[in-house]
Amino acid sequence: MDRMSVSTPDRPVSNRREATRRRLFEAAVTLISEQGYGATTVDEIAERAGVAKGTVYYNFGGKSELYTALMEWGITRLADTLKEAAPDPDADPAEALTAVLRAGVEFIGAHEALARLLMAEAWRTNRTWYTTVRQIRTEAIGVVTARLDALAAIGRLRPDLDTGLAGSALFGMVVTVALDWRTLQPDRPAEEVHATLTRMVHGLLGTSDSPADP
Amino acid sequence: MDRMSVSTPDRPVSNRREATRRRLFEAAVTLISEQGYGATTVDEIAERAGVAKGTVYYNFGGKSELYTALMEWGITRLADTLKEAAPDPDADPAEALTAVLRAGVEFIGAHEALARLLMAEAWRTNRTWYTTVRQIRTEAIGVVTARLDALAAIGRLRPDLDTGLAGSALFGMVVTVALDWRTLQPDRPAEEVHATLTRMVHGLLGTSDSPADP
Amino acid sequence: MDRMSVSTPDRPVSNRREATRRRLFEAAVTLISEQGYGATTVDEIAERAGVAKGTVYYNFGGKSELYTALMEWGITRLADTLKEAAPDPDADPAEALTAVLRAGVEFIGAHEALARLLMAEAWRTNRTWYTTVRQIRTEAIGVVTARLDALAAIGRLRPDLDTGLAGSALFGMVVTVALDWRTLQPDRPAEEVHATLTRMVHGLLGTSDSPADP
Amino acid sequence: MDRMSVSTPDRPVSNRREATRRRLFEAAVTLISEQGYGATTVDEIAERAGVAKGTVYYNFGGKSELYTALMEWGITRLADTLKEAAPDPDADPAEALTAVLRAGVEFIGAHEALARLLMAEAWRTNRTWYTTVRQIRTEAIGVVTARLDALAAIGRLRPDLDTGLAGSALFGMVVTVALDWRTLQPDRPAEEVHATLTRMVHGLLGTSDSPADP
DNA sequence: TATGAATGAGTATTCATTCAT
DNA sequence: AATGAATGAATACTCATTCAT
Repeated sequence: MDRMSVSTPDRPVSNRREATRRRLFEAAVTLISEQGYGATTVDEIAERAGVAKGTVYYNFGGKSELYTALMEWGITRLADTLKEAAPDPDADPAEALTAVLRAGVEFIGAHEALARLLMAEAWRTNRTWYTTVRQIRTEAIGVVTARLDALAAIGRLRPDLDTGLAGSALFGMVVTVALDWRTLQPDRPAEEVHATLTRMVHGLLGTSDSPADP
Repeated sequence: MDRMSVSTPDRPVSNRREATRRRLFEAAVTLISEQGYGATTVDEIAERAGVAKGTVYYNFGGKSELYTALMEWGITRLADTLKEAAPDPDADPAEALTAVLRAGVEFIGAHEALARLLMAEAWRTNRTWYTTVRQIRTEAIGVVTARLDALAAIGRLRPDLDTGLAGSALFGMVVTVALDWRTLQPDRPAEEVHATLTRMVHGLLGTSDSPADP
Repeated sequence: MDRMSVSTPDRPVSNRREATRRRLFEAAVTLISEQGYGATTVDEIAERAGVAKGTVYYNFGGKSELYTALMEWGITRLADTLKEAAPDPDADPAEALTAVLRAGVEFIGAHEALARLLMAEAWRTNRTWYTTVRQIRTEAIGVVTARLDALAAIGRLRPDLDTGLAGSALFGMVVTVALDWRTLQPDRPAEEVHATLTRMVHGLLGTSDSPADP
Repeated sequence: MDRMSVSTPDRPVSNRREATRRRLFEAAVTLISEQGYGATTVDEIAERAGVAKGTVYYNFGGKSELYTALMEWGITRLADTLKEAAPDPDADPAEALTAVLRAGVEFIGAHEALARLLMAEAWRTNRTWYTTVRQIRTEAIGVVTARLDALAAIGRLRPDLDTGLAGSALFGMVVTVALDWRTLQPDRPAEEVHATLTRMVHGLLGTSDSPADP
């Protein structure tokens, strides 16, 4: 009769709730990345999470709130990953840029569904959460652009390059290659993907000595 | 059984019908690229096309078939554009690559809605029309990869570069930069966008003499 | 250019029209008997008849008018069949009854689809053409009842039998057995079906010596 | 995976749900028997049952599934009624047959709408639920045929009678007479209807002295 | 905390009918 | 006499949301 007896009795209640929320996040991110937001129903999410439909509303208030919370949860992870990528401000800017790209590839490998979902939203302009998505993109591209500016400052970049556009270009390059990798050749090691990107980027650097990586 | 023998033989799909289909394509591509497939109603599409709702069903059979047909119609345009970009097989491969990238940028400028729509679909794996989208990407990336292979054949490319991944990277670069341009700085001339891309690409080419474009 | 050249040139036009109408009847009776009126579309009927949809409207004015015309066409055939069954008023009434039953079985064998269609309509009370169907039933049952009355008049029928109800009973018996025959054992000869009915009916005759219920 | 273990185990379909389903059955059987399946809308059914339209879909999945479930629900009632009609295997077979016919007449009197609906479906061969209908008929006719076989076994039936066809004939006789009674003379007592059927059937019994066809 | 039966506004779809050719 | 593209009212169906338990 007492359904509590099913969960561990001495854990505080909030942990149970937190676990439910996490299961819903995981169910939602997978389904939405595959099918899209509109084509994914609350029923499906609840079923995949192993809870009743009402639980979604009890925990998040609604489908779109769940989605927003999901993306904010994703931002946090992405931001953490990128910050860890180049923690040392005194490091060589070229290596810092390489490290950021590596972090991007690894993030997509680890959070593939989240990445697909964000990319699918990235090109629509009329959606409720457009602002949120734009913000994520801007932050991510900003990290790349900052590295390019640092390189430009020390003359290691072609002076005629628009670092804003170039940052956007590198971002698109990383995301596209990484997701194609996950889709078409998921067994290939991440290192090969990262190496290709590094080689392409090094072509951009201070051309004289550039064919860098040994 | 064959009542064709009674009507005018071999009559192609009527002009009226073809015109109706085109109007529906044009209405659908704009609405769906802005709002997404799920958030766009058949009523909206029909109204924008200036036809009755039933006409969508008469001509395509359903919403999803309309969408599939729309994307196939889009392929034709994109493929034609890219193929026309470098028709001369004897041209300098570096210039041919540049021309393809320019064509890509210009296509996205001219068919922005179609491009957004294709990119939004590009990352989902579970949709009915996934195969169609994949096919488009493969064809488009194939044109780029072919140019890279031509460059590699004459030693104008880093020999350690995986041209498959690199083609995917260039594709993502072009699309991302071009759509960011349309979204954030639509008044900027296409030429500046294209110049940035060219500079980045030239970094990749035969490193010794590369800082090419004057 | 002149589509007339397809039909026989020296036949009057009305023959062509008559042929079209007959083809539509045949298409409609088959489809509706299998699927029902509501589940059969004008498109299906036209396609099966090998004409364009507009032709149905040109010839009949609408779906329900086609159906009404179809049933009237059916009545004519049924009435003709039953009238021919016992043309001689001086014949033995028992043989006359047997002949009517045989005619019923043979009619259903020859116009199976029409019979199914009429039976399916027979039990609904709220339909547009209920009156028409009722009229057919009444006429058919009337023929049977008349034979029973003739038998009663010469003392060949149990005097306590309500010939109205008994006519209805024989009608239902013939139709049910005949349609089950067509559905389940279509290769069985009509004669066996008719023999069974005759045997059952003969049990009813010759009142004096039959073991009546107390 | 198994979230049943969380809720009360083995809980049968909730009473509320069961009540809702029954109300929908009762609403549907009346409307469809009068108007036909195609002419009856889900809106009408829901309104008459006093529930929202969505409830039909929540409980049955669709209009046609509701209809199939309705007919299966009907089978149970008819089969139960006929089986209860002659429960004593030692009873006189003639009386057992009479009892079955009486039960049939009474069933139709009590569940007139259901009977009309089943008869209207009985002759179509192409419908989704054709199998279901066929099964009902087979079961019902089987009860009658079993009684005829019992009579044949003790020599109380004409030996030249095909009991399969005869069972079908009796079934059609009962249904036709009973529905004509409800349609045309609903105030007449059921007993008169039953008496007529009994008289007709008794004509079939006691082979020795009945005037067989030459 | 969680559930799942019920809801109803919103949408996709069907199809008899019209009409210009 | 016939055609078939187009129509739009009618209808089946979906699914986010509510709420009593």
